[in-house]
Amino acid sequence: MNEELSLRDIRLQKLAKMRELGHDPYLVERFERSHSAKEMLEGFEEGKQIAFAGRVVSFRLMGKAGFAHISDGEAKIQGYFRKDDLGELGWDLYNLLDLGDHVGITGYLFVTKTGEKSIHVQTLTPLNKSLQTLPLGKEKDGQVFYGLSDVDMRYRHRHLDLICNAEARKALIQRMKMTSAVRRFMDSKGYLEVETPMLQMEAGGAAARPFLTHYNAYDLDVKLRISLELYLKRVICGDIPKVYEIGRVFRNEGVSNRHSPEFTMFEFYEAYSNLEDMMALVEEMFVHIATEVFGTTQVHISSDPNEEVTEGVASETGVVLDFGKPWKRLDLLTAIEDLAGVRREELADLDSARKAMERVGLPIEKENNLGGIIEKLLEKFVEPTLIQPTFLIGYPIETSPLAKKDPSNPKMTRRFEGYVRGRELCNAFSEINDPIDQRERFEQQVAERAKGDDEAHPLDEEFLFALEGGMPPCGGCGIGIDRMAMLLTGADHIREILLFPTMRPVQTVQTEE
RNA sequence: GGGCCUGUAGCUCAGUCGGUAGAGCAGCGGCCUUUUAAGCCGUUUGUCGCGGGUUCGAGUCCCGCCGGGCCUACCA
Repeated sequence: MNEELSLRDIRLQKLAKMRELGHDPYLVERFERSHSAKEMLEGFEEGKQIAFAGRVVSFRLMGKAGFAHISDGEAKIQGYFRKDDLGELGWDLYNLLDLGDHVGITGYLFVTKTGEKSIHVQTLTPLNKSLQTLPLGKEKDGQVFYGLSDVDMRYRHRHLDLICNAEARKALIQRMKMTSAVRRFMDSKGYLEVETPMLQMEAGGAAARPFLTHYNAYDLDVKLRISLELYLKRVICGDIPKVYEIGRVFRNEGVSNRHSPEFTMFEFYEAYSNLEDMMALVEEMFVHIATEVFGTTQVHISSDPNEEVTEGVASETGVVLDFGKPWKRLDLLTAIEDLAGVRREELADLDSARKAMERVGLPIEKENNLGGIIEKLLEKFVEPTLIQPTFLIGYPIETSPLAKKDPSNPKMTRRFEGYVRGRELCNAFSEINDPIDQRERFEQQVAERAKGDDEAHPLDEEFLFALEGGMPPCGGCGIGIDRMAMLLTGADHIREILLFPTMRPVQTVQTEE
């Protein structure tokens, strides 16, 4: 044959030959399937007549017969193709197939001599021609050979990853299921899902640098939102008592294995309730998510991605997270006393707090407020110990500018964070509804900003105006969906649970100009 | 942002002391009507990330740039 042809050209030629035979795979619009691969394998009935469609992912040709595995994405099943059964045309089409093509087949179920549940194919309909050589691996006893392992390519061309890597596919699908499980749970609790602006004059509700963009119609510089909080509370001020939003927020900060510049926040607010109600709701929500996505409240997370995971059963390299029990509740300052060996009296003023920090071996140069020191101690000594679901309660006022003061200790707030596997999972509090208090907190933040903290909260007059109109007492909670997905899938990189993670563009040498 | 590592065929990778690039899979041509990492025979494929430099000669050594990974710093 022509040796100058590229792999793509060869496939185009096969396409042309299919058309000469009277079958144009691109003209086919639909194919009625009776079963998925999983359904056939699980409810296997020898001799049953079926119709199935999927992608050809492996081939073994043997003269006038052959085997091919066909995957519908979820699972794959082997087809047995014989010239005698397919006829001249069918057999010719079979010989024009490439790995990666989609086909529709009809036939009946049988078991091969070597014991594999298979389809004895009677008709073959090519449904597509793949023009590229897909990096499909070979497989034996669950071990995959060759295949796609270049992480750069996996992230930039995610469709290839979804086709070729079952583990990657599984984690991404679990993430999608988590989001929809959250929605179902919130809807069932009578919450309304709302949508609030992404383009904002002042991006508030969190401590982060925003992205900037421009609004042409109003000739206005605007920012992309960094949280959902302030708008959602304005909805609470409007007497819609239970609201949530799941949506993308944007923070113009560093990229790392746990940080993506755009990520998905989930926040919910409920009038007439406080942080204890939020804890109860979070506990119940995780029972729901774990049950829907993993089928159990005992979720097994393994640090070894190749390990065969059985939910609810522990292993050497994994941990079983038990969402079935109430979460542990710890007072933040008590936890620091116990684990860092720093007494709460030492954290009463800045000087003694800095000394204590130095004593336990932490750098103190940048610390100029008590809240920052407390959070450093927490991060270093407490967080790593919080493996099973735990609520840490009582956060310092300096780092909690939207949380109600604790009446028993005005330096602390009515705020908690949930931790699992040593990582923060949610952040919640009884929301400030005193507009005077809130204004003072914002002003402290503005002062911080003046001192050079460019991530301090801006003052939001519209929000304060709404608070002055009157907000009922209210509990609120935020959960980073990406972090939650990482936690529950065992992903060690945030890109593993984002379909299309932000990547630096590859510079092309030659562009058409 | 800082430190360390890395980029070779469609995919997974090897390439020694600097001597002009290789294997397996995929592909192509044969044989084979229950194979399964099918097998057997034959065979094709490269901007060695990009650009400079040293050298008679660079995938290999040096410099710069681009992409990626890990650790670290900020955060969710």
